[in-house]
Amino acid sequence: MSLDDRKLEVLRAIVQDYVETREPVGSKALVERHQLGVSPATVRNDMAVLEEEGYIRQPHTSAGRVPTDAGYRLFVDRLTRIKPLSPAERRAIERFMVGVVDLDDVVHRTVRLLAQLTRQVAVVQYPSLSRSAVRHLELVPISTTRLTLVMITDTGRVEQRLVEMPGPVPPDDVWEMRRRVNEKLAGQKLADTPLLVQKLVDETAPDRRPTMACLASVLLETLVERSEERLALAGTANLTRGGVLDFQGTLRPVLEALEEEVILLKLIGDLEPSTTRVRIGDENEIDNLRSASVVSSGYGPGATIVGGLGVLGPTRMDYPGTIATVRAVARYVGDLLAQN
Amino acid sequence: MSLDDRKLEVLRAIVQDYVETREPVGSKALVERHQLGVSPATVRNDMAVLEEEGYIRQPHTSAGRVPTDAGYRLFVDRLTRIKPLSPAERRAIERFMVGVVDLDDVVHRTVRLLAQLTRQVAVVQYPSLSRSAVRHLELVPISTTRLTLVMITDTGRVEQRLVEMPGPVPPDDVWEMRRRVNEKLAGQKLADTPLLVQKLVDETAPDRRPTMACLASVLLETLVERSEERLALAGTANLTRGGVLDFQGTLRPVLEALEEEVILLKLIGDLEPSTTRVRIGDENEIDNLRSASVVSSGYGPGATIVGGLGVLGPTRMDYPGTIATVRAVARYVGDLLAQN
DNA sequence: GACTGGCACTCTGTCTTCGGGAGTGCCAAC
DNA sequence: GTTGGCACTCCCGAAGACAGAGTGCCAGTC
Repeated sequence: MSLDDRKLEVLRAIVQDYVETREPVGSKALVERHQLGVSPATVRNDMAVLEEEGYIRQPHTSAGRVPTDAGYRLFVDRLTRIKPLSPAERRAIERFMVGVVDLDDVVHRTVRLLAQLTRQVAVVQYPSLSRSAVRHLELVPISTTRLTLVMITDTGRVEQRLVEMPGPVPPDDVWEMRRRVNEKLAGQKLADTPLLVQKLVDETAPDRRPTMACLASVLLETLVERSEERLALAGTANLTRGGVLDFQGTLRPVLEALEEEVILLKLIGDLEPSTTRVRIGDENEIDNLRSASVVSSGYGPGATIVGGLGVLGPTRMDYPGTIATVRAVARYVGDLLAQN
Repeated sequence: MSLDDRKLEVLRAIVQDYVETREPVGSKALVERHQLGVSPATVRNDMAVLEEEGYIRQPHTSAGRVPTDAGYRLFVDRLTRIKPLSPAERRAIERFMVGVVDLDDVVHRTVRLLAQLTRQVAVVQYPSLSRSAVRHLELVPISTTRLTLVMITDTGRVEQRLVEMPGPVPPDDVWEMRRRVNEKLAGQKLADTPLLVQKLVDETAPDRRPTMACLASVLLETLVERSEERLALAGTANLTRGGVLDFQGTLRPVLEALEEEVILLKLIGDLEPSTTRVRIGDENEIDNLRSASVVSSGYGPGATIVGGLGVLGPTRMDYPGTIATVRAVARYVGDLLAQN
């Protein structure tokens, strides 16, 4: 059995009221607050159907109704028109971002901005190395057998790593390595580097090969294989907004989940198309986040995507507003990156 | 009136029991659990004195006693012998730190280690720039008018900043600047650089001076004046351990405080002597942390101190254990830094 | 003078009881 | 298909009762 328009309208009303009041919503209150043009009894019938279909449920007999994950899903997919941002919000974004000095700065400001605008927990992933290209590699000697490898990417990330050499390396050799490494790798996508690095080693004169091999292994290990992702997080205090009720009693599981980079990356990190994505409750596939929803989006200069960002809040969140904000911020950050 | 030995012993017993049970402790339970050698009535008299002196208080009439901030203070200052770490903990530290690859890695592992061992919120400050020396400066051209300035310090930190030039700069000039900047600044304490940078500008040929001035201003502004401090945080989930009761009802204020870098720096960042410092409740001088205590310590290679680290928990925490752990970890990190 | 046992008193936390209120499901009528 | 009516269920808050824990004080003892 399919749902007619009025039933959908009832569902929308339930979601809206519940998000606003945090209390199960009954048939009478519903007809009073919305112009449904029918009586409470009729609404009750509709509710019975909606419940049977799994879109709403009763916390207990003789209580009002509450949307289920599926209900929110339907709401988001079919009953939501994205609100345009208010001018105030638009201004807030601009004001927040004026005068950024580097990538770190961009990321930190973005994450705070997101947390503040959505009043939820915000996560921003640094531009992923695997989607970046090498701009420059630098070798800085620390001692005769140690040097620091610094990589700068076209997305502005700077990564460094200590390289332990098998034996003393004269400055000239370092210099030469530096030249050759840059010649070979500068401008290349990181994803493409493994082969090039191997070639580099092969082309090295046998007497210097151990040293180069050593450098190469660090390059590969740290910059490609370990595929180092970084994150920024802000707004955890917003979790307490609903007075702990939002997350079935304890924040514990949520806070625990937020500490795991792997989990966060999974939440915001699958950057398929450039649309905003919403994951509701169980859809997150993480037990600790059963009662949380995540709105996320990829960002990047122009049409390409280099990283993800998003917010996490209770399933009972203002989806239209949150989606609009996340989308707007992602776009703004992308533009900012394009400028550099 | 001063406190005799038995009264101090009673206070210690109260603190210990309260920390363990989380419940106000009464006279009867006290004599049962500790060998005080006197009757409950006597203990009650002692308690009355301790209360008058402000070391303990009653949540309500006819409830047991709870230590006040002053009580914890006295406990920490005079009644605590630092427990040596258990071999298990010692091993945990070693195991956690094996195979670190760079500074980021050290800091992140340390903060997680601290959180795990103390079961509290941990904070680690990156080695402070102002206490570091320049090891190397690198200039990487991004376009004809832009370059990235990368600074590597002797503590392993790598900072970068975008420099916008007043006009196109030929590669040779960049090269020359790079050489001169390094010549002048390498090996210098960051605190000493401002004068040197100024000299550098003065000694530049007039036609190239605007460019150098531009670089100089970025150097000064970002690396010295803004004195960029960085932090890592872990273990916020541990705040929920006491079931929210620990922090008078809500975690909100605590979480909010933890979001403010400035506050965190203030908590762990005054690195005077190398001793471990304990701040209890109000001593933090931050309203939001009225019911929290902070145990912190400076760390650094050898006797010098380059940064701070610490943990934050409820005033009702295991001080001896926490102090021992923080101290041990700080020392360990210092040694690690000394090796590099 | 310090300690102790006894006792009356106070306060909390918990449990139970009890309506009021909100909301439902069902049914008969329109 | 919609509506008004009605009986039923269940939550929630208030009020009362009660056990338990702890205290302060006092008189007696060493």
